[in-house]
Amino acid sequence: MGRSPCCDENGLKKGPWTPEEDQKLIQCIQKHGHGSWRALPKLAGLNRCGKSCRLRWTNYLRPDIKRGKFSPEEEQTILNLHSILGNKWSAIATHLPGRTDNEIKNFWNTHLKKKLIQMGFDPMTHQPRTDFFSALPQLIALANLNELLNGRPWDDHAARLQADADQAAKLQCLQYLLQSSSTMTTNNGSDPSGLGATTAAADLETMSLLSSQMTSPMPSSGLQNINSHEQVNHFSSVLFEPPTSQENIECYTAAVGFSQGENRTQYVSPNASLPPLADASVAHHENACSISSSNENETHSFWPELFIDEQFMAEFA
DNA sequence: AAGCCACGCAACCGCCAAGGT
DNA sequence: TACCTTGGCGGTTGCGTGGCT
Repeated sequence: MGRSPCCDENGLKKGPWTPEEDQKLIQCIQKHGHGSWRALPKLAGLNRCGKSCRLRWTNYLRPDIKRGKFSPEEEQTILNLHSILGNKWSAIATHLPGRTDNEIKNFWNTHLKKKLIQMGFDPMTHQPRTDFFSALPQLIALANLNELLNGRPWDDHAARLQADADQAAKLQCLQYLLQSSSTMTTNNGSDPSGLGATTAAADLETMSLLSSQMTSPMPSSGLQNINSHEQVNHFSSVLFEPPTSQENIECYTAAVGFSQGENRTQYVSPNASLPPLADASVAHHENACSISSSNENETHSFWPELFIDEQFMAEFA
């Protein structure tokens, strides 16, 4: 494991440590402590540099190191702290007794980072990753332009973008629900191994995490059993209250329509100038879907194949 | 059985900050 | 003030291993 052994220009050994070297290091530190890492190798009779000794001790040999898999609680702690501290592994490690910064860093890079990406979150910002978010700078620029044209205060737009962020988290949440529901439906009756139960448990953790990204998290009591499209529908209605007033709709640059039985999410992007949506319905075509709606004045609106893309940008502008 | 590949993780590298001279 | 030493940190590397074909 680790890098291949080699010697640097000083003739000091590198690469994996042998049990004999470990023993020498442990005995030396137990006897003398590690006042000076530079002096320690000579004292211990090791042909290693002090830095290598320090690393081996702090990351592997220290007696208070906890080894083994990270618990769900530790995982949640890492996620929470990383969202606040970023890649400050040593700072994160101080909140996880027995875990080293190196171990946490490895766990992040091999597990948590991928998990967040799979869930559609940016692992650095912990915010939902969508085309909408990659276009956020442009949106801000557009909002600024709009402010200049309309004389609206910036705070309004900032609040709106904040609402969008929350809404996008909800979209991610629903998407995950759709995927989970689809998977579990497939597993129903054909999963004697009980794998479905494991999946459900993991989903609950994931949903809790997703919910924590929202300014108004979904009720935790709803996270007990998610096993049918009916329940997905229920959650979609919980997450996406229909806009009911002009004031409300201005906070909704994205609403969602969900068609039962289709593992697909559609996005409607009501322009702020449009009246509230009423009775939005989804129609499926051969290679696309469309969304239609009537407003209070019975004006029919129609969005063919709408996702958050250039078309959304155009509407936003 | 053999080859390939992806993953996990120990360990190295380079940079930086703090402290000493 | 400038330079040097040392320890610490985050990023990266690459070997060992297990699963898959």
